[in-house]
Amino acid sequence: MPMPDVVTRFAPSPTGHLHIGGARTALFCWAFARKHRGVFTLRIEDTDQARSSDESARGIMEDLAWLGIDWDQGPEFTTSDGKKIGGDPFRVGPFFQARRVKLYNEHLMRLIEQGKAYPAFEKPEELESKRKAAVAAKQTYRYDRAALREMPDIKDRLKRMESGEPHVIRFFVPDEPVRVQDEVLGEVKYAAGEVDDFVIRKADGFPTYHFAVVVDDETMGVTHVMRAQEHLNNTPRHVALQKALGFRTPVYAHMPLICNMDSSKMSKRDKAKAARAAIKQASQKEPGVASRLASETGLGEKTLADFVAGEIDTVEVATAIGARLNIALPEIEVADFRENGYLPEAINNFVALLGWNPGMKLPDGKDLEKFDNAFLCQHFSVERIGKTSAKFDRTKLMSFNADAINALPDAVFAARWRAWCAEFSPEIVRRVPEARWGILASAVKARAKTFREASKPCAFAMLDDGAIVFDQAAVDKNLLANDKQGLALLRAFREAFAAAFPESSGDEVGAGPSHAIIETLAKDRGLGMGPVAQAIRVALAGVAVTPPLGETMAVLGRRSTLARLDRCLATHHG
RNA sequence: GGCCCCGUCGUCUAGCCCGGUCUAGGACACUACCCUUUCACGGUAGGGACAUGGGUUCGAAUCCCAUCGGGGUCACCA
Repeated sequence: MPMPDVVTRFAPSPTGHLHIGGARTALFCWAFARKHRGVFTLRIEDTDQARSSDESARGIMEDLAWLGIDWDQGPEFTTSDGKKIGGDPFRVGPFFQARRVKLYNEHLMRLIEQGKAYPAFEKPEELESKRKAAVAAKQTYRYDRAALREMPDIKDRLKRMESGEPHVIRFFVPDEPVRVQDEVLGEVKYAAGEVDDFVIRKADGFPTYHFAVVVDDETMGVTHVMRAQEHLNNTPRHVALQKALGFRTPVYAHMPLICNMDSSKMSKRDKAKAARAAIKQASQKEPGVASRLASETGLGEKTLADFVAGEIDTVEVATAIGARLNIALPEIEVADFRENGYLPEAINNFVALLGWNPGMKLPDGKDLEKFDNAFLCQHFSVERIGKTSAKFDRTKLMSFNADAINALPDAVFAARWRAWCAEFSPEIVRRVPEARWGILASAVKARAKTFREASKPCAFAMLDDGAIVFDQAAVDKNLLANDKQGLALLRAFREAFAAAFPESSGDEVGAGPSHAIIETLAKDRGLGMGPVAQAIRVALAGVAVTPPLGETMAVLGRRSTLARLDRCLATHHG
């Protein structure tokens, strides 16, 4: 099978969950490939042995699949509904860089033989101190080619290298300007001497990112590289390497960054920042909070001290601390959004709009901004990628999510919400029988911005009848005010309800009929719905906010409804 | 600090390439009112931007220059 004209790739390093910015990159690469009937590649950049893990790689694939992004070549993966993704139809694998070391070394030896790369033997500490000195002197640090000066004869260096002495391989960067042609930014020029002799193979024998990327993009047939703008300054390195190796240069398109509302780059470190800030705040009230956390999280004093000092900022540590301190860390990774009840279609749509737009109008003249992945595959174009970085406005995402939820047919919402709850809020699934779930779901759908928020007003359904806690303010206002008007209404309602649903009728209660009882009662008394409904709400849920009452009673059923009414009446001796 | 990128409502953006149709359009958020049994949804209306200064031109958000501002990047991480 011949390689198509368009091959794109998404190449994450497996050091954690998929970042939301990575999701956008993947989405664009995928959509571009689909639009041009090309091939979308997933490649795992696991050359950092210390930080990479198979779990992360699997997690990223799960996140991608959840978003509906499938890859034509890459690691094999089976989705939760049994669809197989990935494989190696063009025989260019494997797709884990750690398994391609032999290939890298072949190309690397070629460079060394041609004098375009050379071993260097400085210790990391030596380089580090030179770097620090340069920074202190307010000068730009560039590798000074000391290795070449000290041992001019390549044969000597190769002998030393073969003797097993620890070394890195550096690329001998030609002394010439580099032009990068970028489809988003236009031509970007780098003067000769801007790029120094960077390392292309580490002391552990693994290639660095720059080298692996260049070799892989060539050997995997990648034609279009779309990535975030933070990589722009890497591109001259890659172009220089391609030239030295005799490779083609793919088409580049660097897309704008996704930033926080304070315009810093949105990064996993933000979680650590938030956790650190929380510790600082907590320590004002509780001086020993750090050591308490150290033992409670099981992280230990040392790790926690390093974390507070900013020496480490891993997501795992931040998450453990956040959980202990009971604070919400910012949503950064796709998994965070999933956990908080966002729909993949809303995330895709929103994230696609960060830096791209279809440039189309609706018949009523408004801009078209709601679309799905199929639309994106049909209309995505690099030309319409913007240049300016975008701030990630969670409020707007939330609005998109609410719209996406509302667009779901009731039955679909019910099923998807239940699936979400089963994973992240199992108590409610345990409490509300399947037969009544549809009623709850339809009652809650219109007011839910996320799956998680949909569950909030359902607290009433997760408590035993005797466990309802009456909010005092709600009781005062809706039951006791006006000479206990609410209690009187409640008593009347209790009688009417019991009469309408005698014991012999079973436990099922219709939402419509229940609602009708309230209506009749209000009418008979010459009252609006308010006083009656609010009193009942407080009796059934303890608070003044619940889904519509007919549905609420239908979910509770006859027995629970009566039990709660009676308990409320007794507690406040109506 | 060097290098690189960017600069339209608070935010995402349309318009910019191909100056006039822009008294700059949409969306989210905000404010007010309407609807309403709570919370929401929904409806209507409103405030809100071309960073600044110079050019070019009959005419500039659109072209040019400068200034200012913001961001990214400077690893044996990717």
